[in-house]
Amino acid sequence: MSLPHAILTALLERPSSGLELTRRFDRSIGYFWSATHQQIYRELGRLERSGRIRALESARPARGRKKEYEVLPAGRAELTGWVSGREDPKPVRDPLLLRMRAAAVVGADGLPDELRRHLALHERQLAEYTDIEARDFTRGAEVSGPDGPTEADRLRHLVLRAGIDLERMWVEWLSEALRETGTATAAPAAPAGPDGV
Amino acid sequence: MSLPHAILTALLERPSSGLELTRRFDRSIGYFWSATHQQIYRELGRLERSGRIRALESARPARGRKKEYEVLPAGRAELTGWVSGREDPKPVRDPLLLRMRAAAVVGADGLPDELRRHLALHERQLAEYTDIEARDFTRGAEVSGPDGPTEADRLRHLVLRAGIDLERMWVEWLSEALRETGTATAAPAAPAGPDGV
DNA sequence: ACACTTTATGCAATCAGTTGCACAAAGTGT
DNA sequence: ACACTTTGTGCAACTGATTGCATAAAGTGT
Repeated sequence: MSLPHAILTALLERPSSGLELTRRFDRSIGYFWSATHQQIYRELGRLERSGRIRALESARPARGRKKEYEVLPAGRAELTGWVSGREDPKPVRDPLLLRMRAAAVVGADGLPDELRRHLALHERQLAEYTDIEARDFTRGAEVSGPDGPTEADRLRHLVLRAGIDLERMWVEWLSEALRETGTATAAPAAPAGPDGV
Repeated sequence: MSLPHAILTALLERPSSGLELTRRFDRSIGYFWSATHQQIYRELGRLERSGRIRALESARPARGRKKEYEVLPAGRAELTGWVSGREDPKPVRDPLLLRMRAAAVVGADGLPDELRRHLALHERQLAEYTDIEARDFTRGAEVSGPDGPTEADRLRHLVLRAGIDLERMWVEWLSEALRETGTATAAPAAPAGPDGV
């Protein structure tokens, strides 16, 4: 149930049309809650019908005509309530880890290649995040006013750092996994003595 | 599309009934792919109909009668194919991060409490994982034969360590987030000079 | 014998997310 | 004038996951 809230947040930051939202989801917000344009349009329709957002009057509604939305008080209230509520972290669901577990049973054929591929993807994502950090969250970047970062700046930076920490974790773990499985399949390590070091 | 493969893996490790599977999913496998008993029963039905598993003959089929399944060659082949295939990591979808982003817009009221709550949950999960590691993956534990850990042991250990690394990352990030938002709401930090260190 | 609890299996409805496609307007090249 | 591309909006069908409920057998206490 997070998509409507993601959209409300984005619209509060700046009123947008469906396509603009879609593009913004491909960048900032979508890093933590991705959505396709179809999902977004459907949700915009629901939010409008339930009185949480409304279309700016400018354009008469017609297919293919740009339609911008803004958040109504009911929408802001809804979002505030959601932020201050409770929601448990969902259990991890990771197909790669599952596949490694299956590989322990049916054999790890071709797994190192897949690990390398994932490593490259996570390295790329990490680089993207650190670029954003360097651009938006270093001393002197435009988001920092003369009084230093605002509360909002600090929160946004924290969110970005969660992404960075997460990607770094995967990069490190995948590197270690490659060290262990890569060498193992290529040349089985000489087993240590039964009770030795 | 991972649930059937998770079930096949579990059944290869040991033939089980639906309820036994459900319990095993609450422990090992479910740490990385959780599932309810309803999902599992439905999937067992599908897997049986498609000839990937079969019920052990012993018990005649009846509601409330235990029914054990074992994997057929077609099931093992299916699993092998899945393991050696490619599958991109899914983009992150984390409601907590989204809520922090929303908090940057509508205010972070009550957020520190929620962060503390999540911190406690992740610390608990981390402790659970490290317990398992101490029990199953230290020199001398029963899974290690006289020749040291097998390839399968090493893979399973890697999967567990991914869980450990992940939880550790959250514990550290949440601690840092609390340090920043906790103090920030209580007493705004004195801003550094505009161009200072 | 009876009610109560535990173990076990399963259906049906719903919901969120994904995929595939269609439609409309405006701009671009020839 | 015409075809082609880009921008923008949207529906419909499907799939996977969740929630709520129903059923059946076996064990337990009185």
